[in-house]
Amino acid sequence: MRFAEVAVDAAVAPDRTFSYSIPSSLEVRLGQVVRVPFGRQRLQGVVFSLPAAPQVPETRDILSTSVSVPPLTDVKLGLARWISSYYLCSLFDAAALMLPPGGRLRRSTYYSITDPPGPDGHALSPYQEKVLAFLNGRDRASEEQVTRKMGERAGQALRKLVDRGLVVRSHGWAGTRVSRKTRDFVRVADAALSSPDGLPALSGRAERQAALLDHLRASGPPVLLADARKEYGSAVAALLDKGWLERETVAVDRDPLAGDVFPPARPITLTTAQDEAAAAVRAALDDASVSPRTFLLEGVTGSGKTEVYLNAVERCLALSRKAIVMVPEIALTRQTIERFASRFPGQVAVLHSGLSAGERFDQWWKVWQGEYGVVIGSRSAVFAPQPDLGLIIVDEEHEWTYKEHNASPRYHAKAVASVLAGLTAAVVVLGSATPDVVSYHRAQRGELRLLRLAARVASPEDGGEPEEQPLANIEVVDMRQELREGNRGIFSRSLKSVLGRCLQSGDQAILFLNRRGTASYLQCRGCGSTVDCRRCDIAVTYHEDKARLICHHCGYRRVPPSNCQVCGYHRLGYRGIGTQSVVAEIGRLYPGARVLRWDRDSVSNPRAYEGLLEKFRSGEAQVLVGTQMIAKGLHFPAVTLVGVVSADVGINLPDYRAAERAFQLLCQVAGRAGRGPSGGSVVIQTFQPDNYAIRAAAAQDYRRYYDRELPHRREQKSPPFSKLIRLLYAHTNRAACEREALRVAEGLRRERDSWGYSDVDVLGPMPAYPARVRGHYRWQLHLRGPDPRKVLDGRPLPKGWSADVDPVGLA
DNA sequence: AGCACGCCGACT
DNA sequence: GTCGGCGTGCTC
Repeated sequence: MRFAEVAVDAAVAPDRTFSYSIPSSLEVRLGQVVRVPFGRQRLQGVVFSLPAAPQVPETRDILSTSVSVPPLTDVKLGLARWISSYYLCSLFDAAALMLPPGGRLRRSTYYSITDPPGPDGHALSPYQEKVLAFLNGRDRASEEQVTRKMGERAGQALRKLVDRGLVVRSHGWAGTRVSRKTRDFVRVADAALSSPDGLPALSGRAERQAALLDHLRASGPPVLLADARKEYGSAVAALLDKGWLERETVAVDRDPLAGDVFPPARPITLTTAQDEAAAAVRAALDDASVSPRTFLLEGVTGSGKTEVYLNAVERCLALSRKAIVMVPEIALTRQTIERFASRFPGQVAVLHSGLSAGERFDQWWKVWQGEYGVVIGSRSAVFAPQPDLGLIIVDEEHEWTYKEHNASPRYHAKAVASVLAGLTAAVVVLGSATPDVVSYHRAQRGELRLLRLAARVASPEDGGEPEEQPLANIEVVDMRQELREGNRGIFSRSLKSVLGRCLQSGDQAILFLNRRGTASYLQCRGCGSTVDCRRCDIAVTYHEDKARLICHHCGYRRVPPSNCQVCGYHRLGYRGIGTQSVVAEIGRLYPGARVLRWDRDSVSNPRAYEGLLEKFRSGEAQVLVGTQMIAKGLHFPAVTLVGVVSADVGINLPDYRAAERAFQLLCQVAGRAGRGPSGGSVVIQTFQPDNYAIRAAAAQDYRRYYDRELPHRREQKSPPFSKLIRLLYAHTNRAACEREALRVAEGLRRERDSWGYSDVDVLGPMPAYPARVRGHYRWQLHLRGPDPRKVLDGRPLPKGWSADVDPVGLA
């Protein structure tokens, strides 16, 4: 008898597998996806080992193996093991990240009306009646379908209806139903062509059949069956029946880059600094004994980090190994892809959330087959099935988008990349103008090697040879002083004058603001209460163009109330500023200026995004007003002014990384100015001109920021001097939520004390921010220490809790 | 996700 | 005494 240790798709402790016997009829390999009996259910599982003996005396048989999913490699199994224990998720959840699109089956619950109608007991609530009416219209509906249409509380209503016998529940597996796409073609059958007297005669009346045959013989490439049917109708079927036509099924490759032409680009001559950095990476690629194998490439915007990446990728490919290049989601524009695709024609695959399910499926499988030297993508690209991986590049490594924060496992792609590189002897290059403090600290300690590109050079798309460029002139404006001198407007006098000059001389300007909407929130001038979202307990934002208040968390929208609903006092004031009010102010000051607004509201899809970019690049618009999105890696040579309307937003949030985030954003924004030959200026407006993050950003001095930040972190026992785990509990009942949070915090403190883990702090519990999302109250607590995980000790979390290891932001 | 087990209140 | 509420833990 042979046995397998299987990670099952159930809520079990991290690292936990179950022993199954392998029936002699089945060929089971390591890493294979299988179906197994589990209790009374049948679940998907992944084979993690093939031991000689099971963990328990009694085992059940594996039911079947999956034919549509390739086995995970040893490397991927090792990576899944690490993710499971580090991020506190089930081994299956970790392994599922590495399966092909559609490889994981999702359980879903279906509901349908009882037939015959169940006993009619008590009266139903109007809402329950509506849910019932919704189900009445269809055969069966999944719980997701119902909640999408009827709202979050449909789940409860459905359970009530099941209890009353009016609705029955069933379970099924919802595949993502994505697979190879094929198209049917028709062509003239070989038999018909090779018959001695040419094509068989058709009866005189079969004109359409004759015409079809003529058409097919005349046209070179095969004709789509659907097109032929459209044109010739039933003649197609008739000829197929007679055997004169043959149907041919051809797989279609859904390629996201299909049809795009990338002008081939040759390697440019690297500057001395670039070549030194690239040489260090190449040396590690050439020799597996070089250590450390992770590099932190520090270089300001425009210093040519991408050329170093390209050079490293080139060497990696020359060694017949493959590469993964990660970029933040927002930077996955044509520009970035073009740089790589031009340099490595036909060798570049893309994998990110913007692809259609079909494109993702086809790209994944072609990568798996080893067809691409480079995979370029966002966070999840770290799991691309790139065989013989030699190099992983993480561009803008400080970006928070590399951390998954919505779904479990809440992994950080950078950490995953470093473990994956360890398993494959690959080289990692982390690049940033403003490195993550934790990364920089690791470099200081020699855990990774620091490479620096000090100067700015003209990038190839600006034209010309690499040459050093000056940084922009940066001015910090004290808005308190503006107020004292009677200027209550959005723009300081300084920004007004620079903007005026910029517009007059026909240059372009970017105005940056870290918030959407016209006003950030509505506040009562009497009692001070704000207009909050009904479900999320955060202030809703006013959007002038829609004349609505919109919750930025759940999308809830409402008409602004005319008076305060808490105190009855009539006047509500608009507080704060948004991109819309900046646009309005520019219109007032400079009538006729062509202004573009760019934020998540005006740019909800990639196509609109590219369009807006193009409008600005072509010079059609002169001023671009936007939120943080415009801070990310875009090149606009004609921009000579960058104005930060308010640098203060977010700087005082209760988050140990608030200053780091402010510094990074301001540096990036400032880097947008003066990339062209004419140089440029940056105006930063702030109410806290002495804040160290703002000052260091104005000086474009990373070391200055880092040297101030590190003592704070040490003092606060924040990373890199500790590790954090956030535990979050969500519940619809406020009191129950708080009670449970207190109970678990108490339990964890007792657990910690009983083991004597005095170096672990249990912080909280406290309400999470926002305190309520989609009708669920949220409480959280933090574990802090060198190894806070040990308090949780491999057990699954209590029901309803989720863990976030190395959490990012307030979420 | 189900189902068994088990520990406290209502009741034939 | 028992029946049954659902809170807790297990499923190879």
